[in-house]
Amino acid sequence: MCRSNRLFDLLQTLRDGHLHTAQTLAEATGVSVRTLYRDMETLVASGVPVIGTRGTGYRLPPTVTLPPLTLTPAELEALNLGLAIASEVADPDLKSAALSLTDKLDAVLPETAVAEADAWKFTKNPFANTARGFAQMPTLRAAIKARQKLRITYTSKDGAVTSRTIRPLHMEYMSRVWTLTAWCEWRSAHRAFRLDLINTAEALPELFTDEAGKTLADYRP
Amino acid sequence: MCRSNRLFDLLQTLRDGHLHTAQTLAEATGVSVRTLYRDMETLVASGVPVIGTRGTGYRLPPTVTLPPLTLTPAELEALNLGLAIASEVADPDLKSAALSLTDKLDAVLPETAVAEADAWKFTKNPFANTARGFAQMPTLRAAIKARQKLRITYTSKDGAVTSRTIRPLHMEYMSRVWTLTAWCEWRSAHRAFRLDLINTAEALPELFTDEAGKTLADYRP
DNA sequence: ACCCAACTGACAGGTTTATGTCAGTATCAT
DNA sequence: ATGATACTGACATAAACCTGTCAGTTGGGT
Repeated sequence: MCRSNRLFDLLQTLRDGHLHTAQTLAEATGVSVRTLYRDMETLVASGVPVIGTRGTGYRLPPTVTLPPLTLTPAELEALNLGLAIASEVADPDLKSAALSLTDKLDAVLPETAVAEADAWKFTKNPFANTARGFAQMPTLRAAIKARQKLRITYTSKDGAVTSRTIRPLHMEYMSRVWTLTAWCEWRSAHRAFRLDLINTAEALPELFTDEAGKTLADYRP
Repeated sequence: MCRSNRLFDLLQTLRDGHLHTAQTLAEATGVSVRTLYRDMETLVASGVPVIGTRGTGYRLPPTVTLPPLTLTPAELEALNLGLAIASEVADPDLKSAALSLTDKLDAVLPETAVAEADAWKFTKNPFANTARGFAQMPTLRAAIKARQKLRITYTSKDGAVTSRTIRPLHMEYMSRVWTLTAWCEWRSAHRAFRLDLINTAEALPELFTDEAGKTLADYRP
């Protein structure tokens, strides 16, 4: 399995929020412990907020990852104004959140040169072909909303191309990769599909409803 | 020069907004024309909005680009609150900017299939409602943490206002709407409450513990 | 004090990736 | 129509990267 797929798998595993030791993760991904430490280094360098504690293991705190956004200057202004107001709010938790977010934006905004330079750090790591698969996004999003089944062709990890009918449930930008969570009717199980590995996606006329065991809430990664 | 540095240089060159031919850029970066085309492919795949026109050259339109950001749930809260307020308070220009930015965020944040047409109906004026729901957030969040029962008054879909005691379990942003999942002691069932429809929320001195059938894990929407 | 597990550095060999060359197609402006 | 220039594919070679092994250090929890 190539490295980027392994990193993706690591993220999927860590997403449960539980504790994982390097030993465990290394065995799960079929790789030496040394390499796993290097992978963790790569994840951290890519901005994934994974936390390693000596003597305990790795844990991934719950976070939301925003993809790169392009803003107009006016939108930027609105953003800053809104955060400025939010940081005046009485609630200390919310206030400090607003302040830390303002810091993050400040760190990212004023000097675009720096931001771009950082952006390339992880492009050097071949982790994300984030933009591939964008073409399918409107189709997928519409199908999720309309609760419409999809027929997709997908390149799996071993390189095999498969065709399957799925019930799209949830689409998310998860740590540098767009992911579609769905119920796969072929495998009769939940699956997380990487958008950049979806070759074609066709909305079927067939609709679906929530069935016990097949909803998003039933998904346990 | 390594590839990532070269890509960075290309961006710096393109930043002037002028027209550049592949030939020129290739010479400037000391690389073959074929490789330059590959570099452009990489840039586009990384989300850079560079535009190539056959017969003319490459041009980069001026935009402000945010790199991928990792937000904590609290920061996401602050962001939404800030924009909700900004879109109510500010002048028309800023207001429409705040609205369009909110749209962009909506397009990008995790979406769940649970979003019904109902959720869209009320979004005629979504931001006032969003901001309204935020007022309760500190109370709700604190109650979830402290495992403290709540007494809320709630406007249900048919417009009826009810008052009930609930065990708050989980709060999350579900496709434009903040939702509080709880065990409702009045209905003796799990319920998902929209924050913007909670009129009042009062923490009761009474605590609760996990009971079979009443935990978050037992919830099946 | 002890164990556990996260970390770090070095190095050799294997694998992947990047690059240039060549040949050809597509599309815009004039 | 023509010229200019963006694009695409194939393929061999060179460069960069990834990996396992080994040997060691650091810090947290008990």
